[in-house]
Amino acid sequence: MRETSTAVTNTNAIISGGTASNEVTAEVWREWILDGIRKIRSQKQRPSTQRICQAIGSHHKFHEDIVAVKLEEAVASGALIKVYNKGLHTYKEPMAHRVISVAQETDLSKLVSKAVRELGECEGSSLKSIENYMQKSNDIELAPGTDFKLVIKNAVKNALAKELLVQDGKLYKVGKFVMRPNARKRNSKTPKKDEDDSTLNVSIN
DNA sequence: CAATGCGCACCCG
DNA sequence: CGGGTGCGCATTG
Repeated sequence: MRETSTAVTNTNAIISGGTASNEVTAEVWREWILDGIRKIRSQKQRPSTQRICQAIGSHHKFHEDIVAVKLEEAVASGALIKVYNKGLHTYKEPMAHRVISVAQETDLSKLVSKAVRELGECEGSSLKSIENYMQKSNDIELAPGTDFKLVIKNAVKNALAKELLVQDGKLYKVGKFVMRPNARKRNSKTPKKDEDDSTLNVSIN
């Protein structure tokens, strides 16, 4: 009616305003997103922002940027997880993991390095970020009186010792032995020898 | 053209 | 080995 609009040039004025995408609750978005993801997965395709946007589009048309924001919100609320895989991001429904019992001395170094890898933050991930991801991507059952933060801290410390992680200021990145999956290149011609396999012997031929 | 279907290469445990 | 994943291409709307 009122919009003779042609301009899609609007910047994002919707983040917390009162516009179209906001008459939809977060739960509804979550449902759309999760449905979309299931559909996309069943099509054997990557649940990327664009694909999810398309899938949702069959319900209601939204611009990809809007959907992107909603995806990030869902991630922030823990209703969704975002993982880094093969050079790109993928949104996933949080897995219904087996319950992991965690007590004060539990060593989660393996899991925290996995968390860092999956977070895929180029700058590295903060302790807080790691902690959040750990809670979202696992079903963690804390033993009474356990300080989860401390457990994470120790896990990171251990991971550093094992070179599963490396420290960069306040941030942590994956060590070189927990390498990222090759960024989209199936044609694996890597006759390139590792230049620094000094300490660990990689039994490649 | 976009959307969907799917074989199978790839990765990781 | 076993199971999940998603690329790349075929197929369909």
